[in-house]
Amino acid sequence: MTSTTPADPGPLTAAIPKAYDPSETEEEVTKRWTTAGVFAAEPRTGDDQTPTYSIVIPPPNVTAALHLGHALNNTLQDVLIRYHRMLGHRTLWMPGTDHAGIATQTVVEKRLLSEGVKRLEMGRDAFLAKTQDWKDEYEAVIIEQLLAMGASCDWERTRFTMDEMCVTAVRHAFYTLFQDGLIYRGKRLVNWDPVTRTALSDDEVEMEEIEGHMWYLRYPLSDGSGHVTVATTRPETMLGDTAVAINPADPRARALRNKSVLLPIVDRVIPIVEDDYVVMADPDSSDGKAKYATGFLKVTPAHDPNDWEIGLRHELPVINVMGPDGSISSEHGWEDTSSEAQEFVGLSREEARSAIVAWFDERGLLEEVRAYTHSVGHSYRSHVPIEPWLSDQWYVAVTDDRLRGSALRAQNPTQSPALPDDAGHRTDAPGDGAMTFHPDRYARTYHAWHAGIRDWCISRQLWWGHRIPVWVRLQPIEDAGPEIGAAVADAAVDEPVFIESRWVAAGAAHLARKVTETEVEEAVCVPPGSSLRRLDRTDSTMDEAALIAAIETDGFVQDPDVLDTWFSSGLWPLSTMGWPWPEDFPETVGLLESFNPTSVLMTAREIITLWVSRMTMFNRYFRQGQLPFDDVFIHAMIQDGHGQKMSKSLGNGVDPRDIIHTHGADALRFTLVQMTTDTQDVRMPVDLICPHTGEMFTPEFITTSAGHVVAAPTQTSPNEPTKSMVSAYGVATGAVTATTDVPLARNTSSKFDLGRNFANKVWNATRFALSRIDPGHAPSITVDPSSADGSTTFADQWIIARLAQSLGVIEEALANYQFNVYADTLYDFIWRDVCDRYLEAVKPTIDGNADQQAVLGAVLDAVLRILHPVCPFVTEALWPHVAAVRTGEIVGVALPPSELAASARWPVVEPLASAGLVVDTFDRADRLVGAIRTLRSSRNVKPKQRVTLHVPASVRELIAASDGMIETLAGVGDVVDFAAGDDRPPAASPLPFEGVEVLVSGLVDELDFDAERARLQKLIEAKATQVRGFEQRLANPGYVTNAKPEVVAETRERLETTRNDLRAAEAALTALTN
RNA sequence: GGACCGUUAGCUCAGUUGGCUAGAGCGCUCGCCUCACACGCGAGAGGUCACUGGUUCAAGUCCAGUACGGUCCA
Repeated sequence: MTSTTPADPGPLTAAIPKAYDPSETEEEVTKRWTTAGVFAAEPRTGDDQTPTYSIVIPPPNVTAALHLGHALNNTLQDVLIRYHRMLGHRTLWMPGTDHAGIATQTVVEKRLLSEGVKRLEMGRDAFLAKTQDWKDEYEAVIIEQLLAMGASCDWERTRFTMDEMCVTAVRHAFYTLFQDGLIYRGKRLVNWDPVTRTALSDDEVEMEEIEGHMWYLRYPLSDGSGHVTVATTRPETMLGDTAVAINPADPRARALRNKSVLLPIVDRVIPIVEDDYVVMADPDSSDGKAKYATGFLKVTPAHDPNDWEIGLRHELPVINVMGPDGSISSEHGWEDTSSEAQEFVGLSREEARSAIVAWFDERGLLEEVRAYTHSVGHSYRSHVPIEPWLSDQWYVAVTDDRLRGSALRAQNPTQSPALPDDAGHRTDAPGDGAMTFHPDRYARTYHAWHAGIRDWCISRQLWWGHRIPVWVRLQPIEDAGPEIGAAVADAAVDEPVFIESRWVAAGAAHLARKVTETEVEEAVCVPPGSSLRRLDRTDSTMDEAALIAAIETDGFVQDPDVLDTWFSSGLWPLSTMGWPWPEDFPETVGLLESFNPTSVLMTAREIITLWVSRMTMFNRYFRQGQLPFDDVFIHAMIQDGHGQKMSKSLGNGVDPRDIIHTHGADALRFTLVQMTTDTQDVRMPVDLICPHTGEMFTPEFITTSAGHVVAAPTQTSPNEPTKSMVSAYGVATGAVTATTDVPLARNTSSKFDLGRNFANKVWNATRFALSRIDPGHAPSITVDPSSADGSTTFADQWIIARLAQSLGVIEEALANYQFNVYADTLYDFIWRDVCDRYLEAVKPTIDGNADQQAVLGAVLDAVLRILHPVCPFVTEALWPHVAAVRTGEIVGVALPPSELAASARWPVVEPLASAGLVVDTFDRADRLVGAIRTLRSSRNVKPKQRVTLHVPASVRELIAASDGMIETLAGVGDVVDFAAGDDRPPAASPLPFEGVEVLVSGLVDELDFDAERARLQKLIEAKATQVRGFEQRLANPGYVTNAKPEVVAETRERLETTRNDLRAAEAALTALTN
């Protein structure tokens, strides 16, 4: 060891400011990554067996900027991606965005409407151009946000669900499913949104509690012998009634058998049918339905899903009395319109409701009206009540075993309930039983959803989306030609039949079905050109355009609808990797083989059904059973400070850029990771930043009529009462607009101080190291911490032992998605161990100790590496500085050099053989340090003042073993021997420690005997209570016989040491009193 | 109506198979501008683990129920 003068804080050190300023480093660090191209994924080639790791981003909707929920989602993905990249895996994080059909169309339409432009007036092409602009704008915002957060996606591969690659996948998937009989068109009741005029899938319908009414309407029997009373919440639908139903068990049923009623207004004679579905009247029932029921149910198959089922059972006619806008209409299947009924045609459903109730009331046919609270489906987009409406829609037969059964069989059998009888058995086939949920309770959510699944309505009456690749022709059977006629001759109405036509010879798929007994509808599905070229077809003269032109010439018209957004999202893990024809997009060659199945899908739980299920079905169907992902990790949902879901309409969503602005990206990330446990929800109280003064304040809250607690639209500056600002809630509701004088207040939250302070701590620990390591000092040194030659200090051995321990905990935590354990372990190791203990302990020795400088450099290097996945910016910024002061090698600690932290290898640390003893010794020493510090603090001893320790032999050994650490950390000057019988030094405070007495002198000039005695008395009482507790436990025979032997032994040991402590304290008190 | 989650310090949250004196961060109190960091250092106070009952030698932890809050599904 050569001695050196303290390192001169050279230019490098001087250049590092005292506090970490994220805004100055983040952009520059991002550039370093981009320039180096470290995020680019390289698929495996040849017989390369390097492990792979891949994630496809849940593509954010291009409707709006990302909020904290996205920040959480993407941070967790980035942690895993960066970690596996450091492990040396071939790593792909696929970025992209979702066109979000209905959601985007709605926001664009709203924006246009505010400018006075209507979608229908501007036309399809112009509207799509506007929507494309919107998409471009928000896609750019989203990518900017992800970059600002440090997401290490392979940006060169950024996809969009409507780009060329995804279009090909959608077209090919649709064609394949169509060809395989898994896509069909049918007249069904759909969830109709009369405002956006589109069908919605079941998942897009939100149930809301409505305080409405139950109307009791009298329907006269057609033989004039009386009437029946039906109860309904939707009187307007009575125009389409085609029966009245009664439960066969109802005592009145026999008398009414084979009778009919004359439907008022319409004068339609409709039968009384008997059906088990009907709830019998029971005024005393606790069940709302029975309580309000009359026992008679009006049956409207065209306007109620349950009535539809009843209609099927009793072969009732289906009469649709509404148009697509929800108004009463006689043009959509209602033919027996009486002149009386004509009065109601054209009314909106709300107007019709009042008018019909009034009509019944005027004629004495309204028996009663009662208040009634019930759930009503609402459109998740327009928020108006859904109208069950009969229309032609396209469906995917997800109830088919090839989809539903396959999705169920994918589940890891150890965490899902038994497969339903109709779902077959798991086999050795790829993917079966291989999909695992974390936390595992979500496996049941997934399972339960598939148990009750219905066919998936995929057509949407929108413009923004993937156009349905089907051309349709409807005509009388006799006009359709002999082949079609023959093909459908024996088929039932609505039963699809595949046709072998010239379109099929040219590569299309061709279906026909009778719509009625006399009309046939043909549908021709055209695959994308790239698939067409590869087909083995008998007529290969036509390319895609020619084929479509020919079909259209023959009178076919392309379906105007687009596909449900989730159809393209469901293909995301496939389409982004170039499926089905990667060779057409050369950059995607090899991706599927290397990276699908992806390693994990990270998402919030609300999307398990919508998305996870469909990706599983599609990926397995199109890739021979292969799963889209092995694991599904469901993370928490971030709520606001009042336990409310963050939503656009409440304006309580927080833009991650606001947090990055006040705290930095690393602080954002670290805090989010630190709060990720396996619970469902986390609360995030949010404050505002006054745009006038820059100070943080808690906004004034108001309660909305719906009971939500939100920031008042206008807020007053806390210290400038004349100035005001608007809240995001105010802007979201349109109550206020931000102006120059009254600007929008940005959000912040003191929750993120945790991460900001931590990043700053790392920054300063590094600054310390840079000022104390002399890089020219023995650069080729080799330090062996396991060597007993005294070349490494106790502190050095201990910190390496702790590094190894922490690494083990972190690796296990990340393997099990325990993100908070990862963050907490980092925090403890870096702050408590490295900074509070290690750095403090080495201060007196490091300047002259080249070995210690090498250890410190290595520890800092390792810290940057293990912290990098969660705090990539500060670690990358410090990386070159730490690399510059690395000297020598530490035996057993592998930290290979790297240009960038982002491409560095994860540390490998071999555990020291003596680690257990070293850590034990440290813990004992640390307890002694703590006891001395407490004593010092209670006497107000200045930090610089040294105290003298008088110790018995056992403590002398501990002090020697810990190599000066106790003296440094506790501010101890001299240590002198002291045995039980020795004369007591003057003004020395007794300190019972490990059952022996230690004396501390030099604290004060004069001892306050009363205070000393009181302190000891308190300690004695505490120890005595503990001793009694242990004694009682051991006196209990049940404990001694039943508890695990090691637990009992531990209790005995603890009793022993506590007794010794008690004795030592009592002896000290006696000595003090004499 | 069904399912799931939560209720632990003033606040936000940890607490793996039941077993040391129930932990952290913030806030609070006291003392420190101790030559990396006041976004800091040292010390401390603060909890009937929502409630009721049960299982057990032993319950924050397991079981049953209640209350309140939240989410998803119908």
